[in-house]
Amino acid sequence: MPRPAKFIRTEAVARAQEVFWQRGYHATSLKDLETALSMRPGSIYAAFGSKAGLFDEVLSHYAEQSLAMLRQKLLNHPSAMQGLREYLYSLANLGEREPAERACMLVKTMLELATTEPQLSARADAYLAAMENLFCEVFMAAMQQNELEKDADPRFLAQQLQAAIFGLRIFSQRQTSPLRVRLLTEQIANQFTRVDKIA
Amino acid sequence: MPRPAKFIRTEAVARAQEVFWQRGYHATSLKDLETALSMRPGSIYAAFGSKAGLFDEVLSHYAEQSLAMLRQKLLNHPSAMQGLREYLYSLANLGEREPAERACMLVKTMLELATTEPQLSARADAYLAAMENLFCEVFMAAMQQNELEKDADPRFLAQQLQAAIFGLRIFSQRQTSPLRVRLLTEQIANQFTRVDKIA
DNA sequence: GACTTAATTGAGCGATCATTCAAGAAAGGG
DNA sequence: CCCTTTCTTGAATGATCGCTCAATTAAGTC
Repeated sequence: MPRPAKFIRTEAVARAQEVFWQRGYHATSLKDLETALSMRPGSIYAAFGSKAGLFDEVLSHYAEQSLAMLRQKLLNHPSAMQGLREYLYSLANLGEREPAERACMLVKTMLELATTEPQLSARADAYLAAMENLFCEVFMAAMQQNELEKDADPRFLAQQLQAAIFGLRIFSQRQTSPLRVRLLTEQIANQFTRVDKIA
Repeated sequence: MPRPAKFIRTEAVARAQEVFWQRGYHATSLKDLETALSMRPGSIYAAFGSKAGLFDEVLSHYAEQSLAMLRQKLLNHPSAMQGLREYLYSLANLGEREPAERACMLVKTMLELATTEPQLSARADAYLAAMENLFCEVFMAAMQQNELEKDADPRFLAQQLQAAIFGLRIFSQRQTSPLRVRLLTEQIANQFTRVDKIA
C-alpha cells in the first residue's frame, strides 16, 4: 500500500460546496477551487475528473445533506404535522444567513444550468423530485394519523408546499428585514399544518 | 448630421434579453451577443459600454416590460381582485414555455449575481421591490372596493403573493407536466382572490 | 461630388479559462 | 534502505474571455 491521499475527500467536497453555492457554477474558476481546497489542479483532476465532476459530487452531497435534514425533522417526530411544522420553523431565520446561501443550491443550479449544462440541471431537478416525494410521504402519514382530511391529495399538497418553500427562500434573498421572512414562514407553516384541517 | 446608427436599439436589447435570459450572465459570451445582435464587438461597446452595461439595459427593459404587463392586467380592470385573478391566470401555462424562460429573469439575476456582481443583483432586487409595491396597491384598491376585509394587511399580502409567484415559476422550471403547473396556479389564484374573503 | 462626422469593422490585446502531463515527492512493504 | 506505487506538483497547453482601436465605410451637408 503506497502513498495515501493527503486530502480528505468529504472536506474538499464541503469546501467546494461553499464556493459553488456562493458563486454559482460558471463564475467559479478552477483557481477559486484550488484556493478553497488547497489543492493543485493536477490533484483536483486526479480526484474528481473535471470541474463538472466535482460540481456533480458537490450537488449529490448537498442533496443528501438536505434530504437527511428533512428526514430527521419530518419522520423522526411522532406527529407528521408537528414534524413538518418544525422543519418549516427551521427556515424562519433564513433572513439572517449569508445572502448567497439563502436560496436552495438545487434551485440555483436548476436555474443557472438549464440551458448551458442540462445534465447537471436535470440532476438538481431529480433531487428536488426526491424532496417532493418526502413531503408527499409526510402528508400521507398525516392522513393515517387523522391529522389531515381523508380526501386530501398528498401529492398536490407536497407540490404546493415545495413551491411555497421555493418562494420563501427566493424571497429571503431579497434585501428585506429578517422579520418579514419570519412572518412569511409563519404563514406558510399555518397554511400547511393548521389544526382546523383535521377532519 | 452624419451617418445614423444602422441597428435599432430596442431590437438589439430584445435579442440580448433572449440570450441573457436563457444562458444567464456569466455563461453568455460576447461572441454569443455578437451573433444574436449581428453586431461586431466595436459597435456593441460603442453602444452599450460593456457587457455589464448591456445587461443592465436588458434588465431595465425586462423590468419595465414586466411592470407594464402587471399594470395592464391589474389596474385597468374595474375590480382589483378580478384583475389580479387574470394576471395569475396568465401564468397558468408557464409549463408550456421554453424551459429557460419559465423563471423570472429578475429572480435568476438576483440569484446568479448575488456574490459576483452585487450591483446588478441589487438592481434586480429593486425591480422586484417595485413589483411588490404594485401588488400592494392592488390589495389596497381591493380593500377600498370592499373586496377584502378592512383589517387586511396589504403589504404582507403583497409579499405573500410575490413569494407564491416566485415559487410557482420555480416549480414550473421542474420537469413536471404543464397540468401540475396549472393546478398550482389555480390554487394560488383561489388563495389570494377567493370571494369568501369579502367582509 | 468633395467634405464632415459618426458608425462599423475585425484583427489583435493581455488575461484568464479548463485541462494536461512529465517530473518529483512521499509513504508502506520487503 | 531500496523498491514500488500512488499522489502531488506546477509549468505549459490551446482556447476563449472581455475589450480596444486604427482603419474603413457610409450617410448628410454644402
